[in-house]
Amino acid sequence: MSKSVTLKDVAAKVGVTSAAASMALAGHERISAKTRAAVKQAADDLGYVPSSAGRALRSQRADAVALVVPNSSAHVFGHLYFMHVLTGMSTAANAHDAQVIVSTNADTSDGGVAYERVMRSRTADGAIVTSAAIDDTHIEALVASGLPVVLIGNYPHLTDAVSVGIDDVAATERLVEHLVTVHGRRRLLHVSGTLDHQTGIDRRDGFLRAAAAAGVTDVTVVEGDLSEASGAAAVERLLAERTAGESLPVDGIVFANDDMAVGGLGVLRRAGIDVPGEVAVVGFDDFGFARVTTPGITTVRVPAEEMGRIATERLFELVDRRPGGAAHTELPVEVVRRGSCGCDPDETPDPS
Amino acid sequence: MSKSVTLKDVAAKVGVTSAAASMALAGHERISAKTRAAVKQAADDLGYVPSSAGRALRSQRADAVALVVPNSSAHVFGHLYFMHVLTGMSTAANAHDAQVIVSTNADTSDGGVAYERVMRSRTADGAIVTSAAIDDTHIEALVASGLPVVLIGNYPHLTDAVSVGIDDVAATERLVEHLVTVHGRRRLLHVSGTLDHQTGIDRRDGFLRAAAAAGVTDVTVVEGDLSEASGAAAVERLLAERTAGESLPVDGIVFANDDMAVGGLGVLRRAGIDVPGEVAVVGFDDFGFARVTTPGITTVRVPAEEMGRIATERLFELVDRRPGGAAHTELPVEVVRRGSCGCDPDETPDPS
DNA sequence: CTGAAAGCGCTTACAG
DNA sequence: CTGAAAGCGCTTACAG
Repeated sequence: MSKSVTLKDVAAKVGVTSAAASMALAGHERISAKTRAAVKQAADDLGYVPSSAGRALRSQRADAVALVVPNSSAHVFGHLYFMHVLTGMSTAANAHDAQVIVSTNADTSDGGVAYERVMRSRTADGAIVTSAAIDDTHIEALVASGLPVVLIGNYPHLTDAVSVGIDDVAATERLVEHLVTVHGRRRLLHVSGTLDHQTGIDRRDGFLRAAAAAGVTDVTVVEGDLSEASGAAAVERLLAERTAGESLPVDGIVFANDDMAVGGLGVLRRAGIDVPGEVAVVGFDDFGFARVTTPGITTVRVPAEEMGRIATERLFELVDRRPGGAAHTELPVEVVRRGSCGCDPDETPDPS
Repeated sequence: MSKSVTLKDVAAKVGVTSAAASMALAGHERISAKTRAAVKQAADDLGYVPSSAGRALRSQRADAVALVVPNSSAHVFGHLYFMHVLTGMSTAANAHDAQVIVSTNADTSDGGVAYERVMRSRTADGAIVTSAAIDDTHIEALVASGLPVVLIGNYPHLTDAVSVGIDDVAATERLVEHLVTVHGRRRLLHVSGTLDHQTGIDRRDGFLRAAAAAGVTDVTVVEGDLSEASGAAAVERLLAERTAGESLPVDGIVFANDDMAVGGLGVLRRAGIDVPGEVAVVGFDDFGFARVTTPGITTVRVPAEEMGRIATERLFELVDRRPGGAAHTELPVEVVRRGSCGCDPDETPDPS
């Protein structure tokens, strides 16, 4: 492993001080054009790349942002959602010549939390936090500390937080309206996400509000945990309730995400129940699964990549202390109609 | 934003030099037990976290590893494969108190390549490279530079490289044998991956070898690009060849990955062709899609998370200059039988 | 045994 | 205008 080239090596080659070489590389006017060119040439020749540690120590800036994955969503790590967020972050970070650090939240021995160390050690200049539980006190502390943090999602109780998200209530309302208005469903089940996350609450509330608004009163809510297994379990309980030969007690199921919808759909299929004939099914997310099942799952496309990108741009505003916009940025969302709700999957997309 | 606490602050609180405080925190014997305790207490009280830049500069070690995503696989970023690798990396990195950096390969202006800068700037102590094309000269240069790099996959031409992978040839052979022996298929099509990647070549070779060994001579290979669309396109061409009323020219399709199998399966389903009755289908990867289609796709499970974890452990060996094991680590692979090959999906798993 | 300097690589603020 | 010191935060090697 070759010893790495420092500014001093570049400076020596040209015969100037490393301070001058630094300024030359920065294109500083006080260094003559001739010297600047010579230094740049020497840097190229030697393959000089500035030491990030040296630069970070001097400039008090790491040129890196971290993606924080809280413990509470450890089971979701390994999910395409994070990959989309990461892709968006990378785009924005590359534009700022910054690195992206992925910080899973292994608790550290001294009672601290990994991502707090990342911030305090200045390994990253700021963090993007996603999928945090409502009662996650570490996140609250992080936001309160004034370190640059942007949350993805809605955190109504964290009034100081800068965040980027979608309107889960309205999106779920659109799904329910569609089921009721277009497909005439009147007996609805909602399999919610975990209710210690705001998305779980919001999607449930959207379901309830839209049902009420449409005059649908035969309405049930059961809590799931966003996993395929919990979606399957919810449907299995539904089947168990039904006495033999009887039809299902519901004609539409609104799952709070696609994973649960996939689990539920599998159980329905194996039980020989016609989807959407007997029961219509809708999900939420559209990170991939919803497209490949049979029938395809009607869902709401969450713009995760864009959320990651915009959150990161807002984060750089915070880091650079530039005037930020509103505290919360809300992104539009699209309903994607597939076969599971009763729409013709080959029809033109959502005009609603 | 509160000014961050330095070692000097901790030292001042206790009334020792920062050098002494440093040693105390490190548990060095030459500092009295009493002072050590006092320094640790003060550090806790002040919320001291060592500056990563200061430490990195002094110790010439970043305590970070990078995951490199080459340009050639930019379209695969946003794929669960990377998330699995990342999860494995995080596990290993956490055990070493190291950060994980994700480096997408935006070309930098000066002709260099992003991940090379990451290495040369010492932002990371080493890198994991995955999905590199065979003729990727940047990767070759990186390996040749002697910087700590571990490759995921097989790179027979990079004889100096440390790598972790699976036996794609043997795994594909098992799939083909299964189709021929158990399900009696004799007219086989292989939709390969891109042939500028070793996995593309190896899986194709495995297909060809197993077919030859089984005496199957009605064999076709078409090149795909691992995308759902290219799998669909391959099957569409197959349908177009067939004159009306005639049966398909093949009775088994071996896709080089699940994404293409999903695309192909969709086309077959929409054309009203029975899978596995008329054509059996198998894929490769098992990152999720194969489990949720109807029928489920018989495939080979690639242990991506384990590959990421082991590659990272090997990388730390390199970084620490510890005696490494063999240059290449080969991980075992499992065939997962689902409905698309003709097996009963609810049967017990693969004993072959 | 212990105190405090030196230096990792960088860039800016200062002295001349 | 330009040369070179100072100092970011840390830890080890050295001097006493």
